Amino acid sequence: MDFELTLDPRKQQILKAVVSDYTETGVPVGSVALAIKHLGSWSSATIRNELSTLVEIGYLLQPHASAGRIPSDRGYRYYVDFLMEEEQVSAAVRRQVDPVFPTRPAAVEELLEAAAMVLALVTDAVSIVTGPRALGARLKHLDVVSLDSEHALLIVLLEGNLLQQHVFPLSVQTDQETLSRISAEFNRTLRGLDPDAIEALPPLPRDDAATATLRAEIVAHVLLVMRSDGAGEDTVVIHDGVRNLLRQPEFGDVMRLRQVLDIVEEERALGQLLSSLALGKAVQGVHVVIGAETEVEQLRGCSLVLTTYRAGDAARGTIGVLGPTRMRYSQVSPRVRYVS
Amino acid sequence: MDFELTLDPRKQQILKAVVSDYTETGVPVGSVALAIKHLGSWSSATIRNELSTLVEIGYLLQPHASAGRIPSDRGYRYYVDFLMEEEQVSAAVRRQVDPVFPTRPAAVEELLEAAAMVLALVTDAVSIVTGPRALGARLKHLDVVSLDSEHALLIVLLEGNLLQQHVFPLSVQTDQETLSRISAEFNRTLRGLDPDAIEALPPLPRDDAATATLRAEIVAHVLLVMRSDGAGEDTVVIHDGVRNLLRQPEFGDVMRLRQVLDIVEEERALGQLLSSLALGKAVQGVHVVIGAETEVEQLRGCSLVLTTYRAGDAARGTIGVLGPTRMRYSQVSPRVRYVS
DNA sequence: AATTGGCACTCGGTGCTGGTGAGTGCCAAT
DNA sequence: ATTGGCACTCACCAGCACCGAGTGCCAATT
Repeated sequence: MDFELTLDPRKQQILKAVVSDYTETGVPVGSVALAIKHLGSWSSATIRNELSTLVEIGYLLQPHASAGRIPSDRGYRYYVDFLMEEEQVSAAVRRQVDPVFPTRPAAVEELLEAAAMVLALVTDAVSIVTGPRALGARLKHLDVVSLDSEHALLIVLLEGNLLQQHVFPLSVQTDQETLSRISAEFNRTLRGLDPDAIEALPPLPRDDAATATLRAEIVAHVLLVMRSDGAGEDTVVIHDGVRNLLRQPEFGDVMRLRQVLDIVEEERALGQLLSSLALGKAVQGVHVVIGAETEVEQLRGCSLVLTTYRAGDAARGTIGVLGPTRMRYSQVSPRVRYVS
Repeated sequence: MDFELTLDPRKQQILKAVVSDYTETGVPVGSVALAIKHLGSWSSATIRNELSTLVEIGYLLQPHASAGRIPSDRGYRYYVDFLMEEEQVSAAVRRQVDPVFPTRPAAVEELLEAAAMVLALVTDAVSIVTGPRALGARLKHLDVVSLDSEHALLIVLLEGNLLQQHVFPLSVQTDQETLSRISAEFNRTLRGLDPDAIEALPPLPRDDAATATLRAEIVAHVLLVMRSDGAGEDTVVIHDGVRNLLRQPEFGDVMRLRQVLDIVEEERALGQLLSSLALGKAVQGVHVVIGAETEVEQLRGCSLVLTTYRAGDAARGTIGVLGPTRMRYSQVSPRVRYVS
């Protein structure tokens, strides 16, 4: 295990060839195949020598003593960092993706669902989309509807057309008239403010006691909605395309698949995992997490290709795919970026 | 193939024993096992005779010439219709289910998601929940928010706290003030009306032309929202618990699983399937659809246990589970009912 | 006439064996 | 430093015998 970070050009070429061959076929790749298909300029014996040093320094693995080589996590890492050439997103793919997103966005929820669907379609992996976290987003509109004498429904529309609903108890009996009046007023005074600004506003002095309480309660819940959204707890996590995994031979074994599904369907864990991975890194660009780098035991052998998307000014969420480590990174990455 | 509908008591008892043994073990059940475990009063030879007549008349199947018997679709049908004794929902299960549903319902969406989650948990199968179809539900509240000079967001709250959002184009330039005024007015005049009643209302005469157009457009979209919801097209379909299927030996073969997942993840098809199945039958009660009865080729070997739930007065949706035909119907049915 | 014990037969599952071929490691020649 | 050659390794596969659970049938019993 030698930790030199730079490989000589021939090793690079060989590594690249191994990765691309293996991702295509899923079968450990041998020296002769390499010599014929990719690297005519050297003989299989030369390549064999290089391969064995690549194994020694940890970029390749040998499933068993007399088999071909497959890339190790480190090999993949080197590949995506230095060797990969991203493919163009083909016109055919664009034609699949574009019509899903109408020019005028409708409900954010549906949009995310559609995004998950189409992303799964074009990447042949499991797509994962987390709801936008509207940390510090500004208020666009609010509305309070009386449900019964003790509860009301608070409807909050944030920047980026993020619609939130929240049922809360009223300590003061009141009627719809009053609630409508108050919310109309709030709509005038609070529009375009972010939570901090709302909190900083001085209370209006001229109210009677009951109305003042109401106001305070409503504002409190507005703030709650605007902020809790970013807490990561109840962020929506949508996934789609599990069936795609079934096409991959590495999930021919049902146990492997179960481990992965346990993660994917455990929304809470998944959400936390994603945010920790996505936020830990640079904000911009597509981010590839390979195999054990997820630090989740069950995801060994899987990789994530993630990026963030923006909805409006402050709202952003994570979108990406989960697939076998043997993934067409050169194709998946740009497609993820395109959809986002 | 003899179509007598009534079996003599001993055949009933044997069929019942076969079903319950097979659902437990997943292995074709043989005459000796039956004699020992369930039916001490007859010898294995007697049971063998009965078994072979049960095969003849189509209630049982024999995977191969010298194997045990498994129930056929017809056998399962007879079992759930006449033989099954539903088990009590155990206290342990209640303790899992109850806390998921707060006494005061919050957002319907979240509620459904929670229901799907817990149903998958307690039935060990894939749960499927379709959004409520609020056909003819009454209007509770509406709100129109200006997005830009040409589009507005319509927020509609229906009976049962069903919140709908809908972006639509405005043909007349206007401002938030006007929209708010109009929606406030609509809230007074339209509250509690169902779509037919709204349509029947005479237009208010005293408007200027621009406002009249606005009003008409808004009402049109309100009606659209209130009705499109029932169209079945874009009904939400939530599913959870795919991983449960992986525990079942019948899905050890990945191909089988793929066929099923193709159905489950194809939300549109699934929604239509469910509604056609659920609505075709009596409105009340739990409804079991066995194997080929679904008339969907890919679902051979699977069964559905479905029922409808109510949210508010007019809104109802479908909730149920999809599992292998070899399912614990006696346990699943009451649990589905309980959750609903 | 229904039930039962006995017995030969069937057939999927398991484990062993030997053959095959892709692929390696190493060495001597270039 | 590269290459051709060659012996060796090892997963994969087909063939085979064996085992045992389970059946079908028949003759004996109730």
